[in-house]
Formats: sequence, structure tokens, C-alpha cells
Amino acid sequence: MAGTKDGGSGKPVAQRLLATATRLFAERGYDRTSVQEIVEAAGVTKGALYHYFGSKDDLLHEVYGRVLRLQQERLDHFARADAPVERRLRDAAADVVVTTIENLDDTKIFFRSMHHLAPEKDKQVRAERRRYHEQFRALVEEGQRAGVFSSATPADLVVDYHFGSVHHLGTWYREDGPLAPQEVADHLADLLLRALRP
Amino acid sequence: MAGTKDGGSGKPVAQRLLATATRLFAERGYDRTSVQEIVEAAGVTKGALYHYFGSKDDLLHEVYGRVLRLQQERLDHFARADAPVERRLRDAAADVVVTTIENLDDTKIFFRSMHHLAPEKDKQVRAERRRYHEQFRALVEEGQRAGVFSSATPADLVVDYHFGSVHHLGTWYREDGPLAPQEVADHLADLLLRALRP
Amino acid sequence: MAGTKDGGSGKPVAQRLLATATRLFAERGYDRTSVQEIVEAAGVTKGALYHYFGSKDDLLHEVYGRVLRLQQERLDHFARADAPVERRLRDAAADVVVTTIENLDDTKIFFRSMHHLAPEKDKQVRAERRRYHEQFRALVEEGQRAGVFSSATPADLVVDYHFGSVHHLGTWYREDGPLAPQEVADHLADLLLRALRP
Amino acid sequence: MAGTKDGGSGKPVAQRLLATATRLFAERGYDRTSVQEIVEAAGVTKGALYHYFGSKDDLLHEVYGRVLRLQQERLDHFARADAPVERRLRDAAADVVVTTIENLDDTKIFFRSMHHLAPEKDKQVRAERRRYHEQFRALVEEGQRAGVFSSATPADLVVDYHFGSVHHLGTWYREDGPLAPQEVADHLADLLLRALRP
DNA sequence: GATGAATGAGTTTTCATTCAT
DNA sequence: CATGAATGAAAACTCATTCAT
Repeated sequence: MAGTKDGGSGKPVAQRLLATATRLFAERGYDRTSVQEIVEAAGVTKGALYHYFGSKDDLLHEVYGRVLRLQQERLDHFARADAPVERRLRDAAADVVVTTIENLDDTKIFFRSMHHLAPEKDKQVRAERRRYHEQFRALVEEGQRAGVFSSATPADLVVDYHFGSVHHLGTWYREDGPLAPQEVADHLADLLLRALRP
Repeated sequence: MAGTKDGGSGKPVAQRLLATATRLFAERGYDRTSVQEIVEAAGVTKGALYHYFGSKDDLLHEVYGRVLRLQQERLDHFARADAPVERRLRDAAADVVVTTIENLDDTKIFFRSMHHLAPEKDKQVRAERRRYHEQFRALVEEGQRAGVFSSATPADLVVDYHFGSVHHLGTWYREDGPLAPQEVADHLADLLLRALRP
Repeated sequence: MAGTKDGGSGKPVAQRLLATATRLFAERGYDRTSVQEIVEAAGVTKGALYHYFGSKDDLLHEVYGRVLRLQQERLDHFARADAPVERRLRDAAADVVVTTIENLDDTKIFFRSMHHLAPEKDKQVRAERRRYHEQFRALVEEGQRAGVFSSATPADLVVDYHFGSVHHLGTWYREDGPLAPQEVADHLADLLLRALRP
Repeated sequence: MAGTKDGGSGKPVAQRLLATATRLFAERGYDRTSVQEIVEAAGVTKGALYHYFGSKDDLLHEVYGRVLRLQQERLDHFARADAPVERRLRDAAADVVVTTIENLDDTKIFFRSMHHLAPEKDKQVRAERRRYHEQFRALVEEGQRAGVFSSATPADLVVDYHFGSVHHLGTWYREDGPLAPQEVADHLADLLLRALRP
């Protein structure tokens, strides 16, 4: 990539800054992380940060963007698969768990910091979230219409129930805990599917 | 009575401060709410705030304390009831949803800000949370041993699944939405119980 | 004494406040001691302090007054004694050391805080100090004129030399050290008299 | 060069800040001098001060460091000279007076503010002071062993006696007074040596 | 491209003092 | 006599951002 000198740590400066910021934001929260701390931890100067990013907020938006893009791409993939709806929902439900755990820092930041987005950006992010939510809901509704899922609970609530557990992962999941990401994902997808049994 | 002077707004100063702080913390987040904003909104001076609360953190801890106390008391009540375990778990699961919605500001603050507690306070809060979690888990395990709940999923995960949906309420629940708190509670408890069917 | 209720600690409130303030001022300095700390340590309320003393400064002035009065009285006594001038100077020089050590908290405060007196009070205290200094100097000059003390050093400097050592006591003297107050006093008076040998 | 921008007053900012702070600390005392007053007097902003100094305390430590370094270097020089012990002690005793007067602001601050150092820094400063004291004492003891000084007074006390007069200089010495620094120094050294005559 | 000195508005907190009760 | 809630001004310090070099 052009214009990305390497400070001697094997990574372009912009990437190193973003990775460092992500780690620090997840550890101590966005507001509790100073620009000074980020540049010190990344081994660059303030000038360099402001060369690559317009503001501290920009760093946060990069994280948001990454999370949104990733989740949307994965869901697109699983929703469009050629398989029965139970299979597609289960795969999507499990996959969002795995990718959330694999990007736990990013998703922690995402869920914790959403509430201090500027109005315009907030609107945009909410729109993307809604699109994601609705695509997931469509899977549930498809199964309900087909009779393979119970219709006892509104599809919206079902989606929020599952996403709640995803949102919650950042609170309790530990890398060195007893369950591998895939195991957690299987269990949580299982719970969802069992709850939907007619 | 101590601490009960009325500044003309019909409420003791300390209570007014806490209510105002709770509202603002929920709206904009703890770090984004300045002491100045709190006292202005409450119509008192900074000195008054520091007369009643040792620090801004103290206000936060008051909120935590209230949430923890409330949830623990309710759970104690439902867990000890004289009823089949399915009933006790369902009631407890629905009740935590209702009380969370009824105290949505407090619980929003609680889940969002837990991560910037000071080490000592953090330890204490974690211990209380763990106790709560374990009492809930005990209900699930009791039902699993009795064979009325499926043992396919570890009880810990089941608890985190349900709590995820509680944690998540702050993100999507709107007072003016289509569902009353009790309706949401019934649906979510239903999903939990259905997921646990053997 | 009239109007001095006893809080149950065996001492009139005003005295207890002054004693507590003296101790705290000596320990942490006047500016670093808050009125709150004084009343807490004395076991009374702020209202009580402001009932007996007009301000925090008043407490300091009480200490100043005590020190000035004490030193002046003692010097008067020794200077007027019926004895050879060497004896009178030695006794006065030793006595100021003993009484300084016996009231080390007060004198620490006195020397450390003199520089933040209000202009009027400052003038008064300086005048009293000067009077004290001059009376001491008169003893030295008397001996110089009589030929029993060397005139090699101006009497003013001699007095400042000795007072320097008194001033300095607060910096190094420890109650649990190897020398009793009287021993220190004898040695320091000895040094003064030896320095003045013709 | 780093930190050497000139605000238009002919001196690097950091130096100007330190000089201003030293003057103000000496005039009104450390606690009575606000950071605001320092930056206003130095013609810079608070941010600039905190760019160069970590805290208000840091400014104080810079002063301490300068005083300690200066005094230690001078004493090293005089103590190691190739001359009889009487000469070495007299020179050292006179020199500390001259350099104290020449840096009267710094030494005023040093003696007045030592008592509110943070524990760690306090330890360090005490250690350096002790080293200085002991080196001075060693000179006295050497003379006592050699029989050129009286042993009537413990060497420790002799050192404190002389240092008392140095400490005291800040209280009475005026630049526009009748005695030049060197004259004061000669007189005080004289008094010390006369007091030590066998 | 990159630096780092400097800004200025903002932060939380402290504290001597007053006054209605 | 004594209380303690409340004040208001000032304190030290932080920090995202800018800009001359």
C-alpha cells in the first residue's frame, strides 16, 4: 500500500494504530483511552495518527465499519445458501457467535460505544444494524411460515433473544475458558433452534 | 430528617441528584456526563453534590447498589417459592425482564459501565453478580437433574443465554413500542423454557 | 471557664480545638490542613469551631501569640536576672532551646508559616520578633562592651547565628533521639559562648 | 533543540516557567502559589506548563534538585582540597553561606517546603541531605581527632548549629542590607571556627 | 510525510465560610 | 450554643486538536 511507512515493527503505521486503538478501547473504553496512550502504545507520534486518521472518532468508526461489514458479509453468505431454512438459520446463528468471539475486542467496542455516535453516523449505523436484523428475522419468519419453527413468539423477539446472547459474549467469554468458540456457537445455536421447535 | 432540604422542586436534594444523574448517565454514558451537567439539571451547586456524594463514582455505585439489591431480592423470592422448578425458573426469568424494563435507565448504566469500576469495587460487584448467576444456574441444574429440563446445554450457558437477552433490552426496548413489559417477559421466559424442553 | 462545654473528652472545646489544630498544622502544614480535618480530629462540628474562632487564620494567630508571649516572658526573666552577663546570656540561650523543644509543634508552625501572615498581622508579629531579637542582642553587646565577649562579629549576626540553630531544631530534633532537651540546650549555649570568647 | 521555542521574552519556555515558579514559590510559598499564577506570570498557558512538567510538584522537585546538586558539588570540592582541616572546614562553611545567599529563593523554598514532599521523593531528598550532613560532620570529626577542634560538643550538633544559621538566612538576609554575602559568610564561618577552638 | 510544542476549553474535586434551624 | 446543608470560587490537571517547521 502506498504511503504507509513501517516503523520497524513489521506493520504499516495505519494498521498498527488501528490495532492498538482497538485493543485499548476494548480494555478501558473509548473515553478512557487518550490519543497520547494510543500513539505511545503504537510507537508513533501524534502527528502520524492525525496524518492517517482525521480524529479520534475516526478510529472508532473504522472499528464500527469493520464489524458491520464482517457480520453482514457472513450473514449474506449463510442466508443465501442452498439448504433448508433450519440449516441456514442454525449456521447463521452459530457463525455470528464464532465471528463475534474471534473479533471480541471489536464487538465489545461496538456494543459499548454505540451510544456516543454523532447523529449522522448514528443514523447510518442504525440503518445497517436494522438491515442485518431484518435479514435475520426473515429467516425466522420463513421457517415460521413453513411450519418448521413455532410461531408462538414474534420473530423480532426471537432475533433479539439470540442477539442478546451475542452482545453478552463480551461480558463473560474468556479465551482461556473451558469452551472453544465453536462449542459455544453450537450450544447457543442449539438453544435457539430448540426454542423454535414447534 | 437529615439530607432532606427541599430546593423548591419537591424532592430532597440527594434523591434529586441521584435521579438526575441516573437519567443523564443512561442517556449519554457515564464518561460523557459531567458533574457540571448533573448539578445544573438538578438545580443545585457542585458543593451540594459533593456534600452528599464523595465523588462522581459514588453516584455510579449508588446505581449499581440499587440494581444489584433489587435483582437479588427478587430472585431470592422466586427461587424459594413453593412451586415446581419449571414454575420457579419461568417466574424468575420473566420477573428479571419486567424489573429490568421498569428500571431500564439503571440497568443500562449497569451493563454499560461495569467495565470501568475501580479494582476493589469491581471485585465486590463481580462477587454479587456471580452469586446471582449461580443461584439462577442452580435452578436450571435442579430441573436438569429432575429430568424436566434438557441437559444438552451446560447450565452456565443457559443462564448466560437468558441474561444476554436481559442485558440486550436496553438496546432495543422502547416504552412506546408495541409490547408491554409483561408481554416481553412472557415471551422471553417462554423462549427459555421451550429451549429447555427435554 | 464560662461558655466552654466539654464534649466528654475532659477538655474545654476551645482548648481541644486549638491543641488539635496545632498538632495537625505542625504535621502537615497550615495550608494542607482543612477545617474539616481539624473538627473531625477534635470530635466537634464546624459550627463549634466557628463559634470559638472567627476563622482558620485565627487558630494560627493563637499559636503565634502563644509562642511570642512565651519566648518574650522567658527572655525578660533571664535578661533581668542579677548575674554576670555571660551567665545571663548563657541561661537565655539555653532556655530558648529548651522551651522551643518543649513546644516544638508551635515553633515549627511559627517558623514555617510566618510568611503567609496578612500584612497588618505580619507587621505586628515582626515588631514583636524584633523586640525579642534586640533584647537578646543587647545582652551580647553588653558583654562585648564589657570585654567579656569578643567583638569580632557584629552582635546582630551573633544573635542570628544562635537563632538559626533554634529555628533549625524543628528540622532535626526527635523526642526519641539520644539527647534530652536540656542537653541540647547546654551544648548549643556552650557553642555560642565559646564562639564569643575573646 | 527541544523545548526551546521563544515566546518573545528571550528565554526558552521551560526555563522561564521554572524561574517564574521559583520566584513565586519563594515569595508566597508553594501552597499559596497557583499554577494559574505561574503561567500568567510566565506568559504561557497551562497546557505549556504541563507539557514540560508533569505536575506542580515536579517544579518543586526541579528546585530541590538544583539546590542539592549545587551544595553537594561545592562541598565535595572544598572537602577534598589539599589543605589543613581548619582551612577546609572554614572554606566549606563560608561557601555554603555564599551560595545559599546567591540562590536565596531556591534555598528558601527548599527549607520551607521540604515537609510536604511525597513519601518516595522525601526519602530520596532525605538521603541526599544526610550524605551532605555526614560529609560535613566528617570534617569536624577529623579536626576533633587531630586535636585542632574541641571535642566538647558532638560533631552532629556542631553541624546542625552551623546549618541552622544557613537555614535561617532566608529569614533575615536582605540583598540591600549592610553586609555583602562574602562578609556574612566570613563572619559565620568565623563564629563556627571560634566555637570549635580547643 | 511527520514532528512535538502549544493551545484553551474542559474535567473533577476541595474548602473556608455562612446561615436557617 | 451548636448543627450541618449549601455555597461559590478556586484548585490542579487533562486532552483532542492544530500548526510552524
